[in-house]
Amino acid sequence: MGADRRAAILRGAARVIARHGVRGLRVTEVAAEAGVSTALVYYHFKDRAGILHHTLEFISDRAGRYTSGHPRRERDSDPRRDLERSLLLEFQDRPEVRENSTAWGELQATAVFDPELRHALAAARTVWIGELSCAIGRVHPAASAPALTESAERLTATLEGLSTRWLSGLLPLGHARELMRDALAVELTRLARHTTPLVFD
Amino acid sequence: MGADRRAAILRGAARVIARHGVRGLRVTEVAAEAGVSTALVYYHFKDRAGILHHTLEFISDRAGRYTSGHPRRERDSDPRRDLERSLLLEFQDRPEVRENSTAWGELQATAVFDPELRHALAAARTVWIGELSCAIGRVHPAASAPALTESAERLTATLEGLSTRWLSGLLPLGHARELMRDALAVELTRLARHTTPLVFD
DNA sequence: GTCTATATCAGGATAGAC
DNA sequence: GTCTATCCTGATATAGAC
Repeated sequence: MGADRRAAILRGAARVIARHGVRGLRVTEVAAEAGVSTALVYYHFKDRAGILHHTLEFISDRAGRYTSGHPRRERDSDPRRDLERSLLLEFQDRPEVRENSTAWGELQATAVFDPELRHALAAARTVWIGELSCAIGRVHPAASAPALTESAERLTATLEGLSTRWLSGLLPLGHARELMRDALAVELTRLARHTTPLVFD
Repeated sequence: MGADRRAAILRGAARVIARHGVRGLRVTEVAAEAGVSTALVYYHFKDRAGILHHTLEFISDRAGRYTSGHPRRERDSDPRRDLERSLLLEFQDRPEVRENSTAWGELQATAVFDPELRHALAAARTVWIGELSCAIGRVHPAASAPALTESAERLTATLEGLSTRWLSGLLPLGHARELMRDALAVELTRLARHTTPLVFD
C-alpha cells in the first residue's frame, strides 16, 4: 500500500539527513534507503523541498512523541524529576535519539536560509516551549506565565546549543548532560527567588 | 598582487556563506562577489572544499578579533558591564556582525558532518570559552576555575542557540538580547550563591 | 596571476511502460 | 503505485592564451 511506502520514504529521509545533513540529502540516497525508486519518491512528494518539508514534520512529530509521551506514566510523582528527565531525553546515545537530534539541528540550521521551513519549525518549537513551560510551572506553580516562558526559551536555546556540540563530538555526552542539568538547576533557583515571599536582595 | 586577491576571495566567500549557507556556496558566486574569474579562485584554492576550509579559518579569526578586540579600552571600569557587553556583541543588526554570526552558525552546523572542520572549530571555541571564563572570573574572583568554565560553557551554548533563532527570524533581536542578559544574570546569581560565605539553603 | 572558453559530471526531475 | 530509462540544468573543474 502507498501510505506504507510513503512512511518508509520519510523514515529513510530522516536517516539520510542524520547521516549527511539536509545539505547532503540526495534524493537517490533517500530512495535507496527506503528501498524504492527515485520516481516513487517524486510520486509521493512534489520535489526535493517537499521531501524536506514533510520530513521535518515527521521528525518533529516523532520528537514530540518521545518527549511528551513518556511522562504520562510517572507524572505527578515528582514534577521536578519529570522536568529534568524530559530535558535529558535529548542527550542519549540511542540511535533513534541521536538521529532525531541531528536532523532537528540540521533543520534549524537550514531554516536560517530557507523561509519556507521556518513556519513549520516555528510551530514545532512553540509547542515544545509551551510544553516545557507547563512542566516548569508544575514545579513552581506561583511563577508568572511570562517568567515560565522565558525560562523555557532559555533552556531550549541552551539545549539546542549543547546538542550541537555533543553531536559534533566537541562535548562528551556526560558533560553535556551535566551542563544541561545544571542549567535547569540555575533556572529553578532563579524562579524560586523571584516567586517566594523570601527574597534576599 | 596575488595575496590581495586571495583575501578578497575569502571576504567574498564569507559574504556568500552568510547569504546562502555553506551548502549554498557556488564558486561562481564567490568569484563574482570578489570581482574575479572562477579560474582565479581555483588558482588560489585547490577546490571547493579548500575554499570552505580557508574561509572558515578566516571567519573564526575575524570573530575572535571583534569579540576580544573591543574590551581593551573600557576594561576594568566595570567587569560586570564588560562581560555583558561582550556577550551582547553577537546580537547586533550591523551587517558585519550578522554576517559573522551567520557564517559561524553555518560552520558549526557543517562541522557535525565534517570531521576536518571540527579541529578548527574546537580550537576557536576553546579560546572563546577561555576568554569568557576569565571575564566571569573578573566579576567573581572567588569562584573556582571549573565553576567558571562551566558557566562559560553554558553561556556560550545558550548564546549559540539564541543566535540561531535570531538569525532565522524566530526571535526578535531585542528579545534575544534580553534572554541573553538574563541568562548571564542567572549564572552570576548562581556563582554568587556558591562562592559567598552567605549561603541560603 | 588572471582571463575566456569549455569539458565533464552529478543530481534533480520526468516520460512512459507495467 | 511502482519501476526503468533518460533528459537536462547547473555547478565543478581544467585548458590554454595573455
